[in-house]
Amino acid sequence: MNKTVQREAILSELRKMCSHPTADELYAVLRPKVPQISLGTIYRNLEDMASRGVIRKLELTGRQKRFDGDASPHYHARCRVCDRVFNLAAPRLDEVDRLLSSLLPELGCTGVYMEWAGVCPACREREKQKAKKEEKEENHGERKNGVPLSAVRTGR
Amino acid sequence: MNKTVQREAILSELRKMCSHPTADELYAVLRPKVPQISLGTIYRNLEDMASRGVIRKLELTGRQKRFDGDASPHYHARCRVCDRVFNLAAPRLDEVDRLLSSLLPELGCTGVYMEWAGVCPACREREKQKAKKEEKEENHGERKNGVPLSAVRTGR
DNA sequence: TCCGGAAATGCGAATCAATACCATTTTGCC
DNA sequence: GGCAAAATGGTATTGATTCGCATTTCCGGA
Repeated sequence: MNKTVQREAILSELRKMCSHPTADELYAVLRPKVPQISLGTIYRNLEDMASRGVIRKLELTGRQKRFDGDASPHYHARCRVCDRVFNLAAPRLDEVDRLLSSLLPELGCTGVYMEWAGVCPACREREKQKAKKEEKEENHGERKNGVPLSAVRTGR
Repeated sequence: MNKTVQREAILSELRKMCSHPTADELYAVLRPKVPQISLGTIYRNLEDMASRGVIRKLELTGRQKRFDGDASPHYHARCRVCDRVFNLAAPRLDEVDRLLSSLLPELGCTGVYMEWAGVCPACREREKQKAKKEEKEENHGERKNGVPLSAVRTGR
């Protein structure tokens, strides 16, 4: 794999971004810096680097593929408010790892793609502020808690 | 929602199929039976019915959306040999349900999309036959077992 | 049974993401 | 510097899905 300015720029830019960008989002960011870079080159390099494990290609819901400069294993979630993709981190996710990897062999499986559906930190904060304000105005708020079991296998 | 021959045909055909067809696969199957049905109608109805929970839209890896006449919660896997989508069923999957639904609230999530990667029953059988034959011919076979933990969070 | 408006259809055009093609650079190496 | 292999830019093409709209079908009420 030869060294090229384009590839280096793509990789370093992707590593800087934590937004799991699509190819065209990267294109927009890169164009000012590497003026005549082409979208095709970006697709080609992202695909190449992903297949070599340098970066990670995310096959998530939605039409566009997204890429992650961090190739190490971690979970992704999609914000149901702003639709952005963000990393999930929590101690108890290790339990999921353990359960799944113990289960895989007996299912004859070698891996699982997962995409969580939730609310990203930014939107959560915003919701919290709004809730607080509303609670002050009117003085009654219902608490909903617990997730129906059916949400798990359907993803909703 | 009015009753139309097209919609009824789409639903009944989808319910008969266990292949989790794409819109154009359904189109191919339906055309002989409902001659002038159009692809657009199929897309429209699948989308409508999915949004009403009559059927299920599967957002899996790969470019095409697939649909499932069985809207009840269950897991899907993709065969890494023939690439077909098949249902996963195993008692211990309940453990996954339980763990995930207990975990969702504290992650601020409401659901998870999952796609398992494995080998479908048909291909597994085929592989078994082949392995048996080879073992007869040469008399040495290595056994590989166990899945690296890293497979879980990356889906590979 | 007939009618009118709402709902749904068929078909072609448009969109959007991703790939393929290919002539022209760039790169690594002697 | 010079050459073959690798990579690029730009354009054309594909593939899946959606849109627009004129026409047809459906259904509840007169």
